Amino acid sequence: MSNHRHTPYSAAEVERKWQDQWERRGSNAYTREQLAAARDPYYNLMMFPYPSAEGLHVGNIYAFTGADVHARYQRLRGKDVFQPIGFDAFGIHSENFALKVGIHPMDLIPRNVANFTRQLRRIGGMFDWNHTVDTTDPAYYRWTQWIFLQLLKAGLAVRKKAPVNWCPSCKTVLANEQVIQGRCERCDSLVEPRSIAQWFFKISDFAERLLENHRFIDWSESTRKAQINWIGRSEGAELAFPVVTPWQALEGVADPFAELTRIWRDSSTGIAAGEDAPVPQLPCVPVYTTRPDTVFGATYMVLAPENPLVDWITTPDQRAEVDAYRSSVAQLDLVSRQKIEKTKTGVFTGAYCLNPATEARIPVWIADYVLMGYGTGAIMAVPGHDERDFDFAHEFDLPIPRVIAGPGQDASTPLTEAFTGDGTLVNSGQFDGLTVEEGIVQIVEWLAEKGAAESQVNYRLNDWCISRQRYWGPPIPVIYCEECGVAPVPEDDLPVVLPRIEDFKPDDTGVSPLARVVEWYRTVCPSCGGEGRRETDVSDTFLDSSWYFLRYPSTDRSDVPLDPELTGSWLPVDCYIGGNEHAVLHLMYARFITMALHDLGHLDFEEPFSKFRAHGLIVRGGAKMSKSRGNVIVPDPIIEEYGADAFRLYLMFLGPFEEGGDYRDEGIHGPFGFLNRLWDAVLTAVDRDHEGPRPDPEVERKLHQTIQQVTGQVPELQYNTAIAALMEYLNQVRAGGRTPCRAEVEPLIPMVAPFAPHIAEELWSRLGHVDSVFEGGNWPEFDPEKARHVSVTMAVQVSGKLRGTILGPVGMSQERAEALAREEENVARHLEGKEIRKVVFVPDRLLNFVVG
RNA sequence: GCCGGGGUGGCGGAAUGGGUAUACGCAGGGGACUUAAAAUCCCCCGGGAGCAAUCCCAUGCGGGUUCGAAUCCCGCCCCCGGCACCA
Repeated sequence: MSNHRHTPYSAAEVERKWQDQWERRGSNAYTREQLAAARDPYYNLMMFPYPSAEGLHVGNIYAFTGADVHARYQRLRGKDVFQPIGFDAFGIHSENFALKVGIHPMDLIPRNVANFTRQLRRIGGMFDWNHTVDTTDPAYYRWTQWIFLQLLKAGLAVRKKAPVNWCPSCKTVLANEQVIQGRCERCDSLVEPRSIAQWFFKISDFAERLLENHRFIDWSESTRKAQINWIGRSEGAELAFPVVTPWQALEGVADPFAELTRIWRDSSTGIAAGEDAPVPQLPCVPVYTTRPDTVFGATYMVLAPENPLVDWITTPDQRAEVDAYRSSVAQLDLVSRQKIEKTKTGVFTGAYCLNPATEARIPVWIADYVLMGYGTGAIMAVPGHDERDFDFAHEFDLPIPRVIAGPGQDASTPLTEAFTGDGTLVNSGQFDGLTVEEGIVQIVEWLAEKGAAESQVNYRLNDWCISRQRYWGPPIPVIYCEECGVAPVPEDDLPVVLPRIEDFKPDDTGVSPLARVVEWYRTVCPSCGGEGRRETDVSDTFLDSSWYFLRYPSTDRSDVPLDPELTGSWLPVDCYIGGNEHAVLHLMYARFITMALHDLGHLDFEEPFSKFRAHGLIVRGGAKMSKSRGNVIVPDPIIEEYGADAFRLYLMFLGPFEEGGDYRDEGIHGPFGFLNRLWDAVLTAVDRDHEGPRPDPEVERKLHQTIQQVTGQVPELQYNTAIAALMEYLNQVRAGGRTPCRAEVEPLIPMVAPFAPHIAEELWSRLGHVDSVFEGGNWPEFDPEKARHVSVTMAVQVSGKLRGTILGPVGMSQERAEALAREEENVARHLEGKEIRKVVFVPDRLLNFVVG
């Protein structure tokens, strides 16, 4: 139907033109003054990419486009939108690739960054190129090191020797968050436990706030739940079990609990005991339990093999067996150790404790089903009411008494398996008959009076190990001195620059390649002036990315990490979009660092991201994209053929943005055709503009309904249905080959603009606008009057089955509707000879005759 | 095992304060234009029966509530993701 008076749509030409325009005008790149002067700031963020040698992949483009659509929409609504991007270029991933291809990362990264920058421009993202960060730039990591020093000063960064995860392939330690099912998240190798002195950030001190703040931040449910699982809060009590070893005389102690001394856990070193700690008069083993109500059923105890108490508690005749078991456990990797199906193993230590409730002497065992990293590294075993303890007791013929009776059970009902359900207490002295809930409260109170119990909350979350025995990261800014111990590098001496070395291959020694560079690590102690040695480990990449969004507005300032004025007006981030794979990694760390900087007075907010939305995953042929499957999408040829606009539109149309979708190569034909028809419709309207507007009330109604729907859905990231609505509208505008007028197509342009910004700019300018479509709040206004229907089609049912439809005016009365319905032949036929028992009338929707 | 999310045509997906299931698009079929092809445009497109009007069946499975259920309730099955010997 096109009259072909206008030029055909050439995506390549249009997109090149507008990318040049945006760049020349500096449309999206703010100066410091502009950022400071913003009246209605909106900080829109996406997770900055790791600049791989392969270039942007579809996952990146999908996420970035989804975020960019949001930014452009906010811009069209008149907000001042800040949307920066940067490069997360430090880390093992980059380093491994550099090692593989034999090019130094200092040479490789700039190339990759240049290529990414080119591709990011090509997809038409509204990025502020005046405010980028590169984590490998000393001007950036100077402040990463500064953050380390602030945490060190505040006691939130501590060096401790602790069991850590060693990846034998990456040859470095990893944080717990980087170990997935006992394997390295990078290379999938089985992780080995090692005990090395490392730097830790005390994120566990923030567990409660990291959990609680989820009440007020607006995050995707899936991400929120993943974080809550990871933090793993549990409520229970710590109970003290006095040690009564056979060789230790208890004579002369009238009441063992009167002089009870507890060994409290030291959160940095585990249990304080052995040579370093004074042995108390009547020492106790502390245990953590969520079921203090079952304490009368605790017939033995189990310590983790790594528990330092084991050294001290084991009797001479059991020592050989205990030592053998401990070393056999030390050999195991985490996966084999933590297999649930594994038969329970363990060894008796020869020692006994008193059950504080029954005062019975119970044996102390060690077994690898008890983990040192949780609670106190020791448990009271209640075989009757815990599956693991049941299995263990069964294996070693330990008594299994019942202390909880479920429905239909009593104190003597035999236990054939652990009973973990609800019930009442039995065989528990004065507490018999209480419910589990009452028992928990009353037993803790009773034991607390003896000094043997205290209510406690426990978290699964462990401290963040940030040391890496690798090369490609920011050196941890401390110096070791024989005299002064650990001396922080003075802030004025930052950055501690990573030296360029050619041999940066990691090895198995447990120290970083930097430890081979004597001229670099040998230095002067900043506090005494004596001989000093630099820390040769570098910090975790996730420290680099834990604060990049804080830096973006302040990149013009080299004298401070954060410009106070800009930080105050632009942060926290209004909307953050990214992948859920970072739920317990980056997103947890960024919250922690922000919280710590808040507490130290550097920020006036404690949550970095007011709103976070996790995008879905793009799959192809129902399967995750991977090189080995050969189903990876290469974006450049697609953009070449259909243009960035069509590609963006297609990606957003695939499925709900927060759920992802299945990519099919032919699918782009739909959105591409839509853009062509849009082009044709708008230019046709321009051509016949002199003929004047010709309002069509039906089209105008549809227009306002579309504005309403799209305005509701786009800010909620419901892109696929918003695009469908735009398509429907254009279909109606062009229905039957009619020629549209300007008023019908013009409002379509700003609505399409977030998805397809280049063609929108071009059509907007062809309509005679001088300014960019994104300047001046051009989003169309919805008029409810104009959207109002005048007539409706109502469904007519007979006994709930659809038998016809009737067309009538909006708000038609039941009488009128019934009359119309009875005229319908099919309806009349189904009513014939039947008695109407009831009529259900839903105004403007349906009429249902219920017949007998 | 626990915690999220999901299961609708050949495919991606619409529609959940219950009210015309399958919008929008892909793929497929038919037609127009063309010397031809591409592009474009028009029509058809869940399954079954029927010349047709129309009827029956269908939203993972089995029950229930209701005039009416993809949507609510009960009991299951399957897929994706998080946690998992966490006491």
